Amino acid sequence: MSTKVKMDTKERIIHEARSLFAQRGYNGATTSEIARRVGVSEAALYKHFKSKKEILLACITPSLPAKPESSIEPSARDVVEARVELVRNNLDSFNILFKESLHHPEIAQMFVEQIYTKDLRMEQLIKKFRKGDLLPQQTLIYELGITSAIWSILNYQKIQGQLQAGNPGENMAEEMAHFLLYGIAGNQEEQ
Amino acid sequence: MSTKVKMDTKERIIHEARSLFAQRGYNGATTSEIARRVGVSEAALYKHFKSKKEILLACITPSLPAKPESSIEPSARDVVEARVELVRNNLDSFNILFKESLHHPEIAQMFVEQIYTKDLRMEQLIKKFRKGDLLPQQTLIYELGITSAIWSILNYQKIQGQLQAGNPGENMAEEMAHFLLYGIAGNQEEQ
DNA sequence: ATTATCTATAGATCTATAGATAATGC
DNA sequence: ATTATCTATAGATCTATAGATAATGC
Repeated sequence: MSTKVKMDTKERIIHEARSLFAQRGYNGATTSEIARRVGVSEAALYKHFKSKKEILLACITPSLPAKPESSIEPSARDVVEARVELVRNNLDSFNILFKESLHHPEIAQMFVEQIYTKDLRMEQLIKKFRKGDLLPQQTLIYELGITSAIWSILNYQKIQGQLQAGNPGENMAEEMAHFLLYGIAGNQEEQ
Repeated sequence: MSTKVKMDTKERIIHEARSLFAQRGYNGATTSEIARRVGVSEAALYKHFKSKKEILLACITPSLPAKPESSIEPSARDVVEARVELVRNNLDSFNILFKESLHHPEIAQMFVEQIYTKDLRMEQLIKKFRKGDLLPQQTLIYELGITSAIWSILNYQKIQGQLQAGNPGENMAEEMAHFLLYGIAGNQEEQ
């Protein structure tokens, strides 16, 4: 109850900037528009941050939940669903990571840090199924592939949802999880 | 032998713009820089295109090979490898598609057209493995997931290749194909 | 006294166009 | 004559800062 309800200006800047950078990209989002949305002058932005780029970097926070490595053997479905939820709940951050990594080396660095070796359960899972030892590089390829597939499908759903006001596909998560778990070749255990 | 060796100006504009939009994004690429790379004035750009946005749209060409639906049953590995080659050979176009879809509805439209129902062999393959009839929507999810996984891994390799001058991973394609075919759960036929 | 904010603006772009000049096809 | 291109520039931003004013903590 003693936590502050009202966000301070710096937090509000980061929040609005994250949303705007995700929506329009770094160069498409202007400091003027950020200031307008926060409800302060542009000059106020530059008292909290040295530059526009510094605002961008502040938008990527280490949002991955520090899940303790469970002693229970991780269920593949749970791991995939957790990653789906993670991307869904931080879609703005992931949009920035995917789109700006190619332009800003700092973002590329953060991207790798966000995706790699944070979810120990996924690493555990991948190791369990793939015979032989995986190189760290190979584990990263898996995590990257899974995360980007989830990311682009969620974005697609979002756009579709805006165009046609249908249900945004509750069972899409199910379908996606199946694909990521068993691939194109499908679930062999059903055969 | 009678084909023109020299590209005309319009083609050269599209070529340089595609590369620059892929590298810097739509707003990060300037008409001034495009003109400089082509070796003409900015005014010349606007004789060939009405606006900067029209140049962007011209950069996305229907690059998918119109592979005839083979009578032979498609091999899963071949289909995946064909998609890897497609994305690799048109990485600039795919960068634009993935990054600008969220900002420009026209690009979003092209994105879906590029990915969906072009490779009939992939559709055939997916249908074969997944029991029951797939909704068109579901097929799209698969194609989207596969393509985006390939896209982001290829980009990651490219960035890594620039940083550390190692080999860009010949066997990564192998690894990727395995993941997309059999998912995290791995190749059951080996067990 | 110090911190947070505002007004006003410099200086650097960026897109797009008007009007002039060079190159080309008949 | 027509097509392709250039020079020069209008007009609209965009980032960032200088200096003034309001709010806050002691």
